[in-house]
Amino acid sequence: MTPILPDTIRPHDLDFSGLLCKRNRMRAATIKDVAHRAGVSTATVSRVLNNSGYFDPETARAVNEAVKTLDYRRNVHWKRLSSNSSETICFLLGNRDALNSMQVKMLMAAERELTDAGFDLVFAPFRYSPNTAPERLQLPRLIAQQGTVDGVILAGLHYENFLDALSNINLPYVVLGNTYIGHQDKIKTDALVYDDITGAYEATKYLLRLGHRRIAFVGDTNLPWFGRRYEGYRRALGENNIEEIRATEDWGVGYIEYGKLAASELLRDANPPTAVFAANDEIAGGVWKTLANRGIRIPEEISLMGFGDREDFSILEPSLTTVTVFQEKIGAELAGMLLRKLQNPEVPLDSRTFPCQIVERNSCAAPRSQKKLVLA
Amino acid sequence: MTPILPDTIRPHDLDFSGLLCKRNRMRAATIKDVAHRAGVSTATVSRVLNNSGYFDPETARAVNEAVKTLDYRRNVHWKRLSSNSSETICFLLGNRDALNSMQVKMLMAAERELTDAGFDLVFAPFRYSPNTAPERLQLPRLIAQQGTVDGVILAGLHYENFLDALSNINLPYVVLGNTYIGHQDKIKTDALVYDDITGAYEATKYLLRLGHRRIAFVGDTNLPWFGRRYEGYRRALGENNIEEIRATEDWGVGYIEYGKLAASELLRDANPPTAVFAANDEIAGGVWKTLANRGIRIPEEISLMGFGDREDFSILEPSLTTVTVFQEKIGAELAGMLLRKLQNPEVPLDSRTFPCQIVERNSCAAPRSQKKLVLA
DNA sequence: AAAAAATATGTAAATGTTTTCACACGCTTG
DNA sequence: CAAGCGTGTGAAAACATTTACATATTTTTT
Repeated sequence: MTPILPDTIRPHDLDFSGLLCKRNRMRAATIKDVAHRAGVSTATVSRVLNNSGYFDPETARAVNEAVKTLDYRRNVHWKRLSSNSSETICFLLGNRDALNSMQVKMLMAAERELTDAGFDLVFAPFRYSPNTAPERLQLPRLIAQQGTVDGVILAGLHYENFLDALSNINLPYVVLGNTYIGHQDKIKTDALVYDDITGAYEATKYLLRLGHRRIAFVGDTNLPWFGRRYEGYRRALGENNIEEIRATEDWGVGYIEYGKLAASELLRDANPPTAVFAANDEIAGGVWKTLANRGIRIPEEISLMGFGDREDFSILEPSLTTVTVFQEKIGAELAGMLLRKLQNPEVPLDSRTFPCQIVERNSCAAPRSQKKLVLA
Repeated sequence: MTPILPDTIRPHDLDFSGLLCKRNRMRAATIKDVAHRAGVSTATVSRVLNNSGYFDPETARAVNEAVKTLDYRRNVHWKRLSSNSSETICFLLGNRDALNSMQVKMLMAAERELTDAGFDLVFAPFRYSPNTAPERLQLPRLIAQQGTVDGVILAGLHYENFLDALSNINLPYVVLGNTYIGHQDKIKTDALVYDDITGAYEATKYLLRLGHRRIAFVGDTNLPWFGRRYEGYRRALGENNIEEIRATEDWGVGYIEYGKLAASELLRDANPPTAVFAANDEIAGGVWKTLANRGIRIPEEISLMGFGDREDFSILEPSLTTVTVFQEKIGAELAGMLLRKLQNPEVPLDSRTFPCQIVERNSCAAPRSQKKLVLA
């Protein structure tokens, strides 16, 4: 018995198994193939598949049979065309060359959430440099091209430069607000932030509780996200009338180098700090390097606290005590917010704050010979 | 003056501003509108927009002018439907929860390459566990669904389980072959490998050249990719008639923990090795932790060599000497191979080998009191 | 000067699905 | 028995875009 085939198929369009091919490549079954196999017209197949209009139950049976044997699946592009959605979300990264383990965690969590909801995740980094004129900034092609994505998650640095453009082309988006705070009033959109002020406050209190009085903050506070952590640090010190310790603000170098330089400077002091609170884990890593080079033991001689809980820094020995921002939760929640927004565009602006939490590991301990303070 | 409009437009298709509408709703400009306005055919517009085939620069000017005034943006889904391609490549990750900095580098490099060629990059992790029955393994929806992606890059672990499925649905793919070697003969596809046998051989020779005679290899050689590095290690030792040193093979733990346990075992020896060659950087990190805990100085007391050049391990102090596999080049080349394959499906199978290179940093030095060997 | 190649453009087919329209058949209603 | 209605079906249009092919013009080569 020869299989039923469309007229347009010629012998060389068939492969050994009788399935349709084209130029020797297997072709996916189309509605036409199904129609032929079921001995009906494409219109009827469409009616059966969409359960619209009239059709004989017996015909439906034949159609479904054909669908099954041919493994027919509706063409994705047609589906997207008729539903006017691409079922795709873009994760916009802050910079082409950077994707650290924190972003990776958010990305993976978001991916899971989106996949479960039937969406795909594309990602696009953009190039940004501070001396690019605003009008020359370009949205990634993928986003600028209408219809390619249904929404955007922004979780990197400098995305504020793209917010207007996104609004202009009317693309729903959600942002991780932390890299943008200080201009928070300008964010007229759904944003998620983690409360790093309180996180830094708690971290500093933790060091105070261990008995430290000379706690240095390392990080350029001109960066808003570090400025906030500095604020928490300062509040904790202020409540206990303890003087702050800072190194030079801005060296114009990367985080790790920054930490190295700052640590060197702090160690030049006749009375160096007994604990260092780094504005992020990368800076903590730099501090670490300098301490290791000088043979200063952590935490026996100096305690070190990071911020961010970047998984890749778990390699340090002893392991780094830090503050986690729950990257997975953030990633999943960003995706969730966007999905809700897509489902119901009229929903009011949504802005939520996630707590941070100290992760006690082994880089912090009581200072050697210093009695504990009575804390406020 | 009335604007030039397609013939098929009737009065009620126009809105107040003379723009086209339909059922009282504003209609977006189509390629036909542009063609009419520019006084050319839709084919020409398409050619100009896609920069394909021949066209007069003057015509192009007119078309672009029309595009601008009509604010025409082409419908992505129609384009994809017509050209029967999604302009999208999938980067298939080895596991839902893992995306290490090596993969990130390849991913970013591939992204750049693909974006430049007009493709988008989606990524999909799959869940894999050794006790999943082969017939229950599922391709990510994104890939299984016809037409969603044009090709796949496989660069993680365990992808061999998906190769048949990809062939069945006739989706072009390229693989990073290193995680699959041992079954290399089974790969009937375009594969790229980095030559880690030679890389490991060179790394071991480097340690020998420094004067080490007691060099331990740490890593489970049952894993094919470690087995190859072991092979290189052994060849270098064999050429110089030096005995190998191994720790227990399989602890059934993660890489870092593995490194820690192996180092502890090696240190129990009355005559411990003067150098350790770890099968990858993560294992090296574990070894590091144990050495650091015991207060053993690197490289003064023990030299440590990694493999892979994972950027996140640059945080170790002193920095880790390792073997780089040129992740960016690999990522870009994987993308390039796939693009070439898409352009010309008939091109013969392409399998190329990339060299590795030692990255001299600070974790290796001459052993303390041992005279240099004369090497073969 | 003829032939060949390169350039520029239009026509029409193809893409996969839904939808509109027309038509047939059989049944009910006046 | 004619008109009308409900049911089932197919042909063809419609959608926006690309692309294969044809044709016309210009330029280059012989």
